[in-house]
Order: sequence, then C-alpha cells, then structure tokens
Amino acid sequence: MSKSPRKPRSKAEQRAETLEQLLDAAEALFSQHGFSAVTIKDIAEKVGVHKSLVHYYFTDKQAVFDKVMARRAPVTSGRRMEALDAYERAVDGKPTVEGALRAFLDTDLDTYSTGGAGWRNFGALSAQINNTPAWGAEIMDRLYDPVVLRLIDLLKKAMPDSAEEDIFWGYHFVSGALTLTLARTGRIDRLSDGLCRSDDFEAVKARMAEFMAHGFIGICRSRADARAGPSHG
Amino acid sequence: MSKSPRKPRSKAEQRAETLEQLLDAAEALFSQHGFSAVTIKDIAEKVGVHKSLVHYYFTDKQAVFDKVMARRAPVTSGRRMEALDAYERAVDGKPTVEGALRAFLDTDLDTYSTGGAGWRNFGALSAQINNTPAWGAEIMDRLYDPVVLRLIDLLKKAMPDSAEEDIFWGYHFVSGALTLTLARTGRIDRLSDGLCRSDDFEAVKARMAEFMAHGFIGICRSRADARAGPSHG
DNA sequence: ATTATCTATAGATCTATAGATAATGC
DNA sequence: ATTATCTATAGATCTATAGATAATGC
Repeated sequence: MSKSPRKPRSKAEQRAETLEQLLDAAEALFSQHGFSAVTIKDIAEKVGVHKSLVHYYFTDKQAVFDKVMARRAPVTSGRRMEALDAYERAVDGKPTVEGALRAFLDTDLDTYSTGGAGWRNFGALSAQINNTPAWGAEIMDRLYDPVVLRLIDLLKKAMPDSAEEDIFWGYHFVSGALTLTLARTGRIDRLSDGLCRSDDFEAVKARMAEFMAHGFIGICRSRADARAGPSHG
Repeated sequence: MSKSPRKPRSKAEQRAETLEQLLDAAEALFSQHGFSAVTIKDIAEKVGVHKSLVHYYFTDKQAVFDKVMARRAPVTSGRRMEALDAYERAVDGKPTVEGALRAFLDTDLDTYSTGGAGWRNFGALSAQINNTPAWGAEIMDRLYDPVVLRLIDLLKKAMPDSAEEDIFWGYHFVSGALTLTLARTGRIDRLSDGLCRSDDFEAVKARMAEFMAHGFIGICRSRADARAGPSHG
C-alpha cells in the first residue's frame, strides 16, 4: 500500500525533508554544470516533484543557490575557526607555519573527505564560485573572510619578520591549490596515468600543509634577506 | 558620409574582422558569466551585429566556445614548450626545480600580463574551465597535456630521488595557484585591504616559482627521508 | 483549516532557419 | 555572382503565477 518506504509523519518533517532534497539536488546540479546551466525544472525532476513546488519553497533560482551556500559554508568556516583557536591555545600563542596551515587545511579536507556526497558537491561548487570573477569573490568574502584573516593572523605570528604582502600572496597560492582540489576534476588522474586520484583528499592532506609551509618560509626568508641587502647573504 | 572610421576593404578582411570581434566578445562574456549564462544574442549585441550573423559564422554556441579556446591555447602552450626546451638546453640537461618552474610559470604570466584585455579574459575563462568538473578537465587535457608533461619531465630530472606522486601532487598545487591567479577575482585585494591586487601578475611572478620550488623540494626531501627510515633523520 | 503538491497557462526568451537585402568581386 | 548582413518567424524552453487537489492538523 505505501509506495515510499516511510512517509514523513508530520508536515514539519515533510517540509524539512523536501527542502533538504531540493537543496541536495540543486547543490549536485550546480556543482556539475554551473548556476546558469541548471533550470528549476532540472532541480524538481531530480527530486521527483513538480517544478512549481520549487517556487513554493523558494522565490527564485537565486534564492535556491543562496540557501545551498548558506547551509554548509558556516559549518566549514566554524570548524576551521575552532581548529585555529584550539591550535593557538595548544602552542601557547607560538604557532608554526605548518601548524597553522594544518589547522586550516587538514580540518577542511577532513570535512570534505568524510562528509559524504553532499559535501563533495558543495566543494566542487565552491571551486567554481571562487574562480568566477563576476560574483564569486564577493560570496567568498562574505562567507570566509573571518576564518581566512584568522589564519593570516597566525601566519604573521609564525613569521614575524616577513612582509605582509608575501603572506597574503602565499595565502593566495594556498587558496588556489585548495580550490582546485575541491573541484575534483580528474585532471591529475589522467596526467599521472592513474597514479594520483583527484578525489584522494587524504593524499592531499598528507602533502599540502607541509608543501605550502616550505613555500611560505622559503619566500619570506629570501625576500627578507633581499630587503636586508645582498651583502648579508 | 562614412559612419565607421575605416570600412574594411575586401570581403576577406571584413570576414576576418567580424569573426575576431565575435570571438573577442564571446571570450569576454564567457569569462565574466560562464558559458551557459551567455546567449548568442549577447555576443552579437556586444559587437553590434544581428544575432543571426553568429549562426552564419558558427554552427552553434558550442562552436563559438571551441574557437575561443582554439585561438589562444596553442599560443600559450607553444610559448611555454619553447621556454622549457630553451631552458633545458641552456642548463645542459641539468635543470633545477625553480628554473623549470620559471620557464613554465613566468612565460605564462608574461603572456597574460602583456597580452592585453583579450588574453586577460581568456585567462579568467580558463580558470573557470579548469575548475568545472563536468567538461573542464577534458578540455585542459586536450589543450595542455604535452606542455605539462614536459614540465613534469624536467621536475623529475631536477629531483631524481623523489616519488612520482609527490611531483604530480606538487604540480596540482601549482596548477591551482596559477588558475586562481588567472581568475583575477579581486578577493586578495579585499582580504589584504588593497595591499595586493589580483591583477598584479608581476607580483605573482616575483613570488610563485620560488614559493613552489621550496614546496617541491621540501616535501620531496622529507618524504624521501621518511621512505629511507626515521633512523636516518 | 492549514499546508504540501500539482495542473494549467501566460509571457518572456532563446536557438535555429528560411529567405530578403545590401555590399563587394569580377 | 558571391558573400555579408538583416528580417521574420517557428519551435522549444524557461520562469513565474493563479488556482485546483490532496494531504495533515486540530
């Protein structure tokens, strides 16, 4: 008699379930094809409801997109913020570059690695947004500025002699590398003939913070030397 | 009497000029809004011709996109390939990590830095493509595999003791950082409160190859040590 | 009695094509 | 005589809304 395995009992439950299914579907479709390529009909059909139901829950497609972002961004931001706070307490206010990067990067890679398909889709979507000049940067600003500035604060403490620009540019490199990781395009798989897999977040975690820490320390030292004059080399 | 400053004389010239204007317009629009958000009408109107003229020169929107990519990708690929070849000859087959990265990265940053608006738009478009799982990676494979594998070949020569996976993952980080640079989103500008500007390719050039070289050498050494056994540390 | 979902449809937009007009080419 | 450009339009698709139906809530 009951078609679905378990019919939601209360209306509140039904509402919440449909909303989440619509957001999951939108997240998956946006992450694969980009915002503009996805229609409201696509989203509704993926869930198996009529397209007008999307308009019942959301005013328009932009509102769906905003909710998709608002659902997970605070979670990853919050976790990283906590990890950075905990790290600074643990080292008694004396962070290292690699330690700060680990708190920031490894925490995030864990979230995306163990969070299931929804988180992986959200990661791929974030990668596209972060590389879209028209509106991407503003969204990233709004969602992630506090946690990024918190990381940069720790990096400054770890490298007190370095120039601020060098730290910001180093973060820019870190951000780009993390972004491409979250995109999981499969390119590294084919380039390396299967040796590396772009969905292997553990492999990235095993290398990224250390790689970037060497980069930060390398350029900050060499550029500090350059500022001090070549005779000191 | 003559509305336009200079009417193209021959039909061949007229054809070439309109084609290039359409590709320029498409490149700019795609780079700002993404493939799907741009209509054929948008492209035509930006040039000031009727939308059906786009169908006269191209079969469909996909064909316009393919031509946009085909116009510049071989140029950057070729320049970098030549730079890598010249570098290897200059160092007599004994490359350094930073040297190889400079030939690859600095050559490319020069292209985008001095190439004008068209190249900058193409760079921003490439950034979006490289972060689009659905179809981005295949395009990058087709357009850039040879030059990337050439770089990786030099990196292997520069770090003969390192594991292949470490080099591929290192390249993945480099690629992500370069990609976000080409996107020119303005995010680093706001994060750093104007200290850095995301369109300052010279600032990136001054730091990137060195930063990444330290990263490569750092992880390849520490991971080689780990493979040799902790007692050798 | 309220809320979730669907039906029907208007209006806008987009792609693509057929055919007309205006320009260059011999 | 050929090629570049425009006009007109068919057909598809997409968003958004009004109103009907079916389910839960007291």
